[in-house]
Amino acid sequence: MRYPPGHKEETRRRILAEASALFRRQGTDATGIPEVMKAAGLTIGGFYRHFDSKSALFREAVRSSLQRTLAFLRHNPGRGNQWLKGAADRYLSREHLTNVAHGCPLPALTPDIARADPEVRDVYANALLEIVDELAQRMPEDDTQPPRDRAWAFIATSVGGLMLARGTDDPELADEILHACREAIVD
Amino acid sequence: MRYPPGHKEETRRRILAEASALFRRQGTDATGIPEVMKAAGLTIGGFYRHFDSKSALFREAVRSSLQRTLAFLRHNPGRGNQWLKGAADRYLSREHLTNVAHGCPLPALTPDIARADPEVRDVYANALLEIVDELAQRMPEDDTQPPRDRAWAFIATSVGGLMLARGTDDPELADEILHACREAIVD
DNA sequence: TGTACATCAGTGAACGCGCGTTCACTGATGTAC
DNA sequence: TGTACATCAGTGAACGCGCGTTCACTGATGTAC
Repeated sequence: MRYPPGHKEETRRRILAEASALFRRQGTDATGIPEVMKAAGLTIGGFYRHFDSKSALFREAVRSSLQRTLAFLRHNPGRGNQWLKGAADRYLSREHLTNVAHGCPLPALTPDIARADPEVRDVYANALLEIVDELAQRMPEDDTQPPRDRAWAFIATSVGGLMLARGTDDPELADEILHACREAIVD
Repeated sequence: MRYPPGHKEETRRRILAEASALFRRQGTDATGIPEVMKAAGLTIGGFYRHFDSKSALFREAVRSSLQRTLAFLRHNPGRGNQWLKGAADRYLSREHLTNVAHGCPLPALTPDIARADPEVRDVYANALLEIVDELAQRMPEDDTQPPRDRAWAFIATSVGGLMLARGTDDPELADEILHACREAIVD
């Protein structure tokens, strides 16, 4: 078979999107390459035309999903308290709570990243620095702490809160956690 | 072989301790029962004299390690700002950062818990409620938010901050994250 | 006091299974002549 | 215009491997008689 130009790139994009969603939903180890390829509408053997290894796939999945988180932060213009409230409301929302597969990779994959190759952790660290600097620029100015420190606390509370809320089956408990973290951020 | 009284309980305790450490360090899926039993100085076959399944082992590991976190919080007496500062300093310390295997399971295992059996998530939710109520009682009173809400934010910032810091290989970056979260908590 | 037996924590081989990876192959199309 | 060949994305069987779980067995000791 010959395929039209851009076909291979499109296939790669599809494998990456499906892998990224499955990794977030099921974890890295519980997600197999056969499953990823099936989700992308392909068979096992073709995988290695697109990625060197499962580890390389994970690295690219972390990279692309963290870039999406960054884009999500940049999506709304403005800065200061109003922007912060909007970002917290969207990040710590019921929609984001339930949509693990297409949400931010940090609450779903950070422990997997911490256990992964140095290459994966490098991708993570660089993207995290982009995120914190983006946030630091948007932070309200009326504070004693440096903006980047407040940005770190914002990320930690958001990521931690969403992750902890996802651990329970009780929607009221999850909402309580999300609400408390939203309030703490805008305070 | 016959063993002295209490021998079986001691063996079970050892299996659970090793499993709990390996789960936190490597993740649930990456930790096999043969490896756990070897770490406990035993062979594979004896495992099922002590636990019904790997899932049951994970449930007990989550239970016991969360009880240790609760004990850790109760260890220091007092309440209010001073207690809070002490708790934050110890939780968000370099020692806790590097000691994943014997640290709090929340930054290491919450995503695994979110993907596990309802029984595991139930153990998690109950222990988390014990923890948040313990914290709520210790919270400083001078605030507009309910103490339990502030306790949730404290947990989220602590767990999120420690987890995020563990993802990077750069000790300075990790320290920056831990420091920023400590400052945000005592503010 | 002696002996036959039950107990049961722990052993280690075996089971089926799915993993990550490799590899010979397919077959539609562009290119060389 | 026609034809032989190279290309290469994708196929699907096969590889060795380790998993979670099962099971027949071991063997030191307590108990029944």
